[in-house]
Amino acid sequence: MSIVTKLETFLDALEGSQTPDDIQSLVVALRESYGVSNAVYHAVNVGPMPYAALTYSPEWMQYYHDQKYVQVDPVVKGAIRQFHPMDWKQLDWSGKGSREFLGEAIAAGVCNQGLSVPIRGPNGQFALFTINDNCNDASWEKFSKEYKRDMMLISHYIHRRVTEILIPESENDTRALSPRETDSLKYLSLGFSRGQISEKLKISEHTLRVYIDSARHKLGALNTIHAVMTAYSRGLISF
Amino acid sequence: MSIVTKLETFLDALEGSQTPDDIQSLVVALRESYGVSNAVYHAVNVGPMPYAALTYSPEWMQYYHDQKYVQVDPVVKGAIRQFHPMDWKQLDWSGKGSREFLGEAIAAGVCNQGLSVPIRGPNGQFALFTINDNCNDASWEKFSKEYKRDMMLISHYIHRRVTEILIPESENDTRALSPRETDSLKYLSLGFSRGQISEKLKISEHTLRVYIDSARHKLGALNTIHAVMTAYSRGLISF
DNA sequence: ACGCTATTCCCCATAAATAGTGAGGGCTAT
DNA sequence: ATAGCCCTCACTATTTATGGGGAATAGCGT
Repeated sequence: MSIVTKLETFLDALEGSQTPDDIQSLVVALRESYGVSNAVYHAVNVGPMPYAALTYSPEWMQYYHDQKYVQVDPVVKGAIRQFHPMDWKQLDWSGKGSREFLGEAIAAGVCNQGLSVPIRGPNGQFALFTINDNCNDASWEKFSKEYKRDMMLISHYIHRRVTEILIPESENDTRALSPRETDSLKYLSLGFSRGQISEKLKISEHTLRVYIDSARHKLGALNTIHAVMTAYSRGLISF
Repeated sequence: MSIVTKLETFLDALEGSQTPDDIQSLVVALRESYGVSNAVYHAVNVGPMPYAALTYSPEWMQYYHDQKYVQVDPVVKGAIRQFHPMDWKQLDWSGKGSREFLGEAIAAGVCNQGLSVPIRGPNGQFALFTINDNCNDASWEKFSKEYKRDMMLISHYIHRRVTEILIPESENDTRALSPRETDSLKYLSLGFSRGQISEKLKISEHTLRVYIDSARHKLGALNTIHAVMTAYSRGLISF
């Protein structure tokens, strides 16, 4: 069972990794063990600083960053509204920006076939794991079908390790909001006005204001929008 | 390889499911094939109406819903800030509400050991997949270690199927925002005032307002807070 | 070439948010 | 039982945001 062996070997190695450089080495090793041209873990929205572990050239990585291509890249734009691993053939490559990006990406060594796994974590974390190769559609389909589940597990475990390494523990010390504060922010996030919310909660608008204010202070938020966003990304309210 | 067989059998059956009732039957079948007391898929924040496929008693499900226990349940509160599958032993069961809930849950047939897999999708989707059994810590640890990856894949595929069945296609017709609109909402989400943002973007405050307004209209949002939340949960802005 | 969208600017009136300072009763945990 | 948070309501004043208009230039896609 070579599938299981490859996966097990990788996940075991991942457990032993301690630094971002270790992750980088593992991604390189992964490319080789699965026989693809590129493997990329890209932390799109994880913690304050950007992070990626990849086998693309450092020049392309730097250029991608400098050009703010994360806002253009059809892979990112597509994956962010996707739940399941996504084949690059599903993507929309039309539009001037996308076509220019594609040209530059191919020139930089990015291949024609790709499979990208969206990864979502708490606090609005979003990352992508991509494998990328040059081959025809039939071969890619076969490869993709055989290893998709491996890739789903691998992407999950890489993200887990990366966040363990990158995100300090102190990020998690979140004093919870009171039920009324939670309710207030939840209705605000749904677009209701204070008048509507105070009716729903059957309290005066003054009281509602007290909740919103205290929630804002507890969350260390600068204003109501910030408070709602903070509460949402900390999982204190749902949408 | 019984593990692979079980998993394959389940995922194949899942592909053939067409209705919420089919999913329910599959969850019951899953409980039996893995030999646990309960299996639960719980769509906490997926689409407008609540949904669950589970082997707990209908009475407990109804009571849980009526009591709004989703706001109390330590499993939900814990999983929502967790990325990796979470053993119930990691949870904080202190606090009056949690202890009362625990008592009622056990009386309703919920077992002492549990493993819950958090599932996150686009547009702020959040769901939970839980397996639950009565046994000692050592047995559970063994079981958990053996089948955790199966459960991760199963939870992903159940959620995928549920959303395919429950969420209509029309939810996905999202016109993208322009770069300036994106910038405006991003800075709003970070807590800046319109004065600060117009300085940063080097445009007049009037112009900024045009962007915020047009973003609001494009997103079908009721006000600015709603627009920012919608943009965020659709992945149009990062945080 | 035409239409659509992006970008930029402006006025006015009303609604909402922010920052103070207050008070009283209830529940929980140590 | 005592401290701390939770829930509820009230007043005032200032700053900011919202919603309704309108208008011009420039670029991109069909």
